[in-house]
Amino acid sequence: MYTIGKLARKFGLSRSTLLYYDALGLLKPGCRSPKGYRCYTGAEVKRLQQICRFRQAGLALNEIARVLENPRNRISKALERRLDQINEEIGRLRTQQQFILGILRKARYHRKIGVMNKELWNSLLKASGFSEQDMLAWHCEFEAHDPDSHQRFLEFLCIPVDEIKAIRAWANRASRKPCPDA
Amino acid sequence: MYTIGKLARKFGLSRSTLLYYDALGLLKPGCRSPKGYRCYTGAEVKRLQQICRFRQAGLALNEIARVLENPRNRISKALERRLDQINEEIGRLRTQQQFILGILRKARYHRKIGVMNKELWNSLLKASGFSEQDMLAWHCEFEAHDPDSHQRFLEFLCIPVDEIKAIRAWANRASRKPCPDA
DNA sequence: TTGCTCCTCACGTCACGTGAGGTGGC
DNA sequence: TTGCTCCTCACGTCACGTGAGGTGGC
Repeated sequence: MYTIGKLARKFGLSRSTLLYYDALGLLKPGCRSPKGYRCYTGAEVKRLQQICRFRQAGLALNEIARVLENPRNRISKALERRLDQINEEIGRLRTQQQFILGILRKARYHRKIGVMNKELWNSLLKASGFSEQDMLAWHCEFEAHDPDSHQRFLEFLCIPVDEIKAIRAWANRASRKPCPDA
Repeated sequence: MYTIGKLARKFGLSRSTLLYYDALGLLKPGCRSPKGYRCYTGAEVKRLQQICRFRQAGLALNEIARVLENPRNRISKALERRLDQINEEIGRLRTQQQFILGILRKARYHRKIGVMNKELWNSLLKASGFSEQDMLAWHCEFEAHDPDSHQRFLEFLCIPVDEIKAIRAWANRASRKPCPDA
C-alpha cells in the first residue's frame, strides 16, 4: 500500500507525473482513502514497473497504454517501431550535426595528418558525431563478438600492447554476459 | 514585397509558422497594407533566410532571436552549444536503443562469428546503433583526412581491391571539397 | 457569385512542472 | 502550533496545426 508521494519516491518519479498518469487513465490507484487520498497496491506497483521500463525505451504513453492492454506480441512490434523511430531521430540529428560542422568548418578548421593513430581515430569518430559513450559500447560489442579481430584492430591503431590489454580487459568486464557462442 | 502566403510558399513553410514568428516578434512584417495584410520586404526575406538556416541546425527560436540580435561571435558559440546538445540527445537515444536491443536480444538473437569482414563490421556497427548514413558520412571523413589509413583499414576488413577502389572513389566524390592539406 | 487569400481569436499537441488555495494527520 | 502530505483546479512549456467566423480582391 503506497500513498502517491511514497510511490513516486520509490520509483524516482515526481508526484505530478503520477497525477498525470492517473488523469490519463494509464495508472489509476487501486482505491481511495475515505478522505480521497490515492492508494496504490501491489498490482499498481507492478504496472508502474512495466510503465517505467517502456518509458526507458522511449515509448510514448499512449503506446504504453496500448501495449499493456494487449501484450501478446505487441511488445516486440512496439519496440521495433521504436527502434526505427530512434534511428530516424538520430538521422535527423546527424544531418543537423553535419550542417553545423559545415558552417563551422568554413570559418576555421584545418588539420595536418600523418599516420593513423588512436587520437586521429577518436577525432574522426567525434567529427562524425560519435560520443565517448558510443565508442565504449562499441568496444564491448567488438570484444564480445570477435576478440581476435578486436586485438588486430587495436594494433592497427598503433596502440601500445599494455593499453590494448587494458582496453580489452575493460571491455570484458563491462559486457557482463559472455558471448553465447555455440 | 511578399504577402504572408507567398513568403511561406517561397520558403516551404506554412502560413501559421509565419504567424507564429510574428507573434513571437522573431519576424515582423515590414509593414501592413491598409486592410491589415502583412507585407514582407527584402529585409525580412533575408532575415527569414537566416532563421531557416539556424532552424536547420536545430537552434530553438529564442536562441535564434538572440543570435540575430547580436551576431558577433554568438553564432559559433550557439552552434557549438547546439553540437553539445545534439550529442547529448544522441547519447540518450543510444541508451534507449541499447536498452531495447537488450530486451529483444533476450527473446531471440544469437549469431556465430568467425573472422572479421565487412558484413561483421557492418553488423557490429548496426548493433551499436549506427545507421547506413552514419557509415557513409564516416567513410567520407576518413577518406578526406587520411586516405592511406582508409585504404589500410579497408584492407583490414578483407574487402576485395576493386571494391575498395569503388568505396574510396565514392567517398572522394561525395565530400565535394578536397582536403585542405597545407 | 465563386474561389482564393487574408485577418484574428482560441484551443489542441506531449509529458509533465508549478503555483494557488485549501485540508488532514502526527 | 508546526511541518509535512494530500487534494483539485488551472495555467505554462515549445513550435506550431487546425478550425471558427469573418472580410477583401479578382
